[in-house]
Amino acid sequence: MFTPGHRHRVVLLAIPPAQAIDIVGPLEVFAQANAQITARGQEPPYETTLAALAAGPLETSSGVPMLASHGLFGRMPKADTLIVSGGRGARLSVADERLVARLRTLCRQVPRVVSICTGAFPLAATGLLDGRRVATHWAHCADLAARFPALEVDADAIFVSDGKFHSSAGVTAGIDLALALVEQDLGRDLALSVARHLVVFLKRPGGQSQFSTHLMMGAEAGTHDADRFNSLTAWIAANLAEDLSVEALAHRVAMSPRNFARRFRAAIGTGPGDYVRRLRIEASRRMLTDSDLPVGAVAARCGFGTPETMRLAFQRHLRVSPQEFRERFRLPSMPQLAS
DNA sequence: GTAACATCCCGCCATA
DNA sequence: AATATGGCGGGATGTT
Repeated sequence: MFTPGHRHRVVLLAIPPAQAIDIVGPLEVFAQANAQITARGQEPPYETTLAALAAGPLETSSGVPMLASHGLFGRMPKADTLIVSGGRGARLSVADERLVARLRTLCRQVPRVVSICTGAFPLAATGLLDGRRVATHWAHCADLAARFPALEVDADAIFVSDGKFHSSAGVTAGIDLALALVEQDLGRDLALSVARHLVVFLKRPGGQSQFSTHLMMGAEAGTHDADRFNSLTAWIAANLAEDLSVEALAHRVAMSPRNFARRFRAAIGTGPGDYVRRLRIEASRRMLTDSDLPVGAVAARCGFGTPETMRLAFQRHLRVSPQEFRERFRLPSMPQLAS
């Protein structure tokens, strides 16, 4: 349990090969929370450690290896909260007896255990989740339920708490989850403040941000327009195949196109056209790796007029073709789910 | 790769 | 007087 005044030790547990973004995101959230508290003249509440449970690469979303981990089979730092991140490594690790046993021991020692996305897989393998409600990435819900029938997999939930175990669907990286924890520990105001600062951080790297476009929007909650745009951006994300031109969107929220574009940029941080494009790329990226739909179908579903348009968008923003992207990120030796 | 075409989006200014 | 809105022009960017 989080107790004010005491340093709360958070251990972020990666299982390579893992996406570095799932790790950097949460780390930055806790760091920001510390910074905010420190600015008030108090002691920083979190002490964050990154640990890897196995040897292997941590890579960026675009597949570029960032750093190799040597693994931590030996001593593990004491933790108050253990976060198990998801990714390919997490899904593949269920077959690794030694790793699972190690994780089981760790979980028994830690009062709060959290899984991000497919981090639920190795946790489930420990058997500690038997009989508990669990959430995971939507594309892997059925797989999780099939592999571990003793679990009660909640396919709709974004965040599920059962006892000391918490799991998140984590469609958008671990940042959301880290923010949720900070909110739990330190209150909504601080979490929002962290989120707002994070937006600044997220924008700084420039270029194609790998972070959830959705989150950038959510982080702005609290400003006037955010309320107005909240439902709109949610609708956009759910209806990518619709007409999402500035004109159409402006009409939806009963504004003139000019004013809509201006207010949108002020509230969200990027223009509506750019926002929609990013969301489409993000959605198709996920669909390419998580489904078997032909490229043309993915393009159509994500709102690209033609497959060629999607190809160009990928080339411009990700430097690879959709085909290439799929081939590189398709999960090896994991059964694909029919969808 | 190029060309024609469409859309976006920002500065500027009148208007409310 | 100060601020928010809406229309217009056109260069930049994206689409076909």
